Amino acid sequence: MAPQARSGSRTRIPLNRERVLRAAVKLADEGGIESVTMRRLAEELGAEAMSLYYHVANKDDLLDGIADAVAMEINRAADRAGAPSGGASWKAAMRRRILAARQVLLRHPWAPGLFETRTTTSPAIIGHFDALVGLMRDGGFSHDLAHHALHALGSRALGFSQELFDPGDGAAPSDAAVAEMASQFPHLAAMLTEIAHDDPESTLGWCDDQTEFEFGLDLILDGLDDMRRQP
Amino acid sequence: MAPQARSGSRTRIPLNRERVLRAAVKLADEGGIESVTMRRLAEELGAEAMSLYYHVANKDDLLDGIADAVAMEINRAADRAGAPSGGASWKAAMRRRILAARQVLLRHPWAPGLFETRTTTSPAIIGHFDALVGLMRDGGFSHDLAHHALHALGSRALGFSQELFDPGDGAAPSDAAVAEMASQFPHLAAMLTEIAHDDPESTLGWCDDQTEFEFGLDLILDGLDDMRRQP
DNA sequence: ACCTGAACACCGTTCAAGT
DNA sequence: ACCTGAACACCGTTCAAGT
Repeated sequence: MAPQARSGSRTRIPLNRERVLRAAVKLADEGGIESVTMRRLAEELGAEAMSLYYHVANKDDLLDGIADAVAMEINRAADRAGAPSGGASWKAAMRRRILAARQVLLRHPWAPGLFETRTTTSPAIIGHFDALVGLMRDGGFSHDLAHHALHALGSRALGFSQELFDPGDGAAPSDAAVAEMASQFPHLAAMLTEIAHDDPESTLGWCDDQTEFEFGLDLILDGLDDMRRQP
Repeated sequence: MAPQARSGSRTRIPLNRERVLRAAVKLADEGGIESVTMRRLAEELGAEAMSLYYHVANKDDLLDGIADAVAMEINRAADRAGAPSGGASWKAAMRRRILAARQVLLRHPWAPGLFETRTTTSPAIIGHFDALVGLMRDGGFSHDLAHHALHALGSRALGFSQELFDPGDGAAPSDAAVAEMASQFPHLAAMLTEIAHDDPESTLGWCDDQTEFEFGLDLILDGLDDMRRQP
């Protein structure tokens, strides 16, 4: 007899690590990582907070598990995007891989912040970096240059934008706001007026995150390409 | 009569925002940002947690205050380092300014993480970015290129390393560890063996953070320099 | 094997009350 | 004007106890 034999009764789906982690990711997607508390997560699963400790050592282990789940999602997406490279095509392959990783992060905007608090790096992330080194080696990189490249890319290799200050945050500034700004920050004010003037259409969110990410990424990849050819 | 007239008594230094923020920074320096709680901060100041609310609206305001204090420290250090630029020297001036900012962060390793949680950017940080745009303009940058440059630098403009995964974490790996790693991460393992072999002296912390930061920074600055000259 | 209730130590914060 | 005690809602976590 299967465990849910009692016919009419509302059969409880038993918890397991998989279900717990999945629910935690869902909770984070909906309300940010700070909304993931043991008590709220348990409620989401129709259980008590203390039940979670049977499937997860503690909250830190839970967060490690979430981070790992996203890491695997990143790695899978990047692997799907990664075509065989070789020679000059190393750059295109690397670009695709990194932009694919970025797509995953856009679905989990809380993930970068979580990754930074984890002390151990997920194997899936290490696998991602291993693949990047492989692409660079195919492209003729020395191990030394590949090593510098990983450091130079930093978390950008995972698709992180890591911009603390958005020089064009949200809506294009009103003329009045720019005028007030000009006294304290003349150069930024001048920059904003000119850029806003050149592109008057985009009154909202006129800094395209994707464009800026690709600009920075290409700047680094192009620089590395030069170094690769004249070691 | 001054308030501390009562001669023999242990005169209490009154709290104020300045003192509260300074104590909070000290607490963070000693035990990380998570050790800054209202109760512990009050204890450090010889007061009760509730007293803090007279000088700080709430914890978020406290954290904003700490972030602002570090931001001003960064800005001051960067201003001190910033010599007049002009022409080709824009790069050296920018480099000095950013490396000076980095020195401050090394004293407050919790600051990058804190900055990322703040919703509003400190005026001191905006001032720092304004100065960077000024340097680039002196070097002949268009406003458009300067704008892209700010995005490309991202938090690196403040000296952040933002590396989630250190490809040579801590001690140089033992031969046994590399061998075990090789099956799952062949490219990284090969890279590690070669680099460790080339530099057998540095058995501990053989990735020099400062060197790697400067490598990445120069990669970006050099790329921007090319763009500046052929717009 | 899996789940829970009661309890503990620790948070941020409010509010009425003290000097 | 500045500080505090008591209290509340919320954490993570332990431990003995239930099925």
